[in-house]
Amino acid sequence: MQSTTDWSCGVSRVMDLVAGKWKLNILWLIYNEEGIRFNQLKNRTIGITNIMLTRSLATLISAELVSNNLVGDKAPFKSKYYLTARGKSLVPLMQTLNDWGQNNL
Amino acid sequence: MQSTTDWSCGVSRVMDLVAGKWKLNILWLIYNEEGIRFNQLKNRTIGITNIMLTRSLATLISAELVSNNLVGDKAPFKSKYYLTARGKSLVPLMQTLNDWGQNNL
DNA sequence: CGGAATCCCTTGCGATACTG
DNA sequence: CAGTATCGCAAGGGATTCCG
Repeated sequence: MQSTTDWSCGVSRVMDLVAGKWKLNILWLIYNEEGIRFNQLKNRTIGITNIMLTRSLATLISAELVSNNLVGDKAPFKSKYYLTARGKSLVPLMQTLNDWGQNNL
Repeated sequence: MQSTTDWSCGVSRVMDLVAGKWKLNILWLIYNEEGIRFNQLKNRTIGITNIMLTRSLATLISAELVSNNLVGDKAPFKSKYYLTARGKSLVPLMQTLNDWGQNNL
């Protein structure tokens, strides 16, 4: 077993990456529909507002879990979101979280 | 695949259980030393204060992830902490978190 | 030894309105 | 369509002090 200090440090950093009210939900939606659009994400994330979706996406992009592809230089824009390789690597973790919830909630 | 709504609901509730700066670290320490004492937890959780350890433990106990066994009715007290069955069921999840951190941070 | 009480600061979250 | 600007509330986190 590794030292407790190493363990808690790594786990805390992982938690920081995905902490927040919306981030895991958004990651999951993008995983299920690569290239999903901003308004699609908004409509499928019950209760989220523009500003929270914008902020959450910005955080995910800066964490290199999500990438953005903006097409067009004038309205109507077409912005598509994808998981990066790093983002995709989180999928098993998200499924583990979901499994625990199914079995223990 | 289950519906996105069900997924996000379950995952959010799991995250709520373990969210916070100290809770997973504390769970891990108790897992590694059943019956660990308050001051042992404090000394092994770098930077935590009395009040934060008290609050975190109270939250974990009310979530039925940790149980407390207080011995004695006057100072010096001996308070011991244990994982409940529910708390132990989180161990694979914590290890998955740690594994992801080792591979991706 | 194992806490609790109080006060305070920072951060996250969100309502509303506006824009290229 | 895909955001941004502003303002404000509430919750989380923490320093300090005190206690049975």
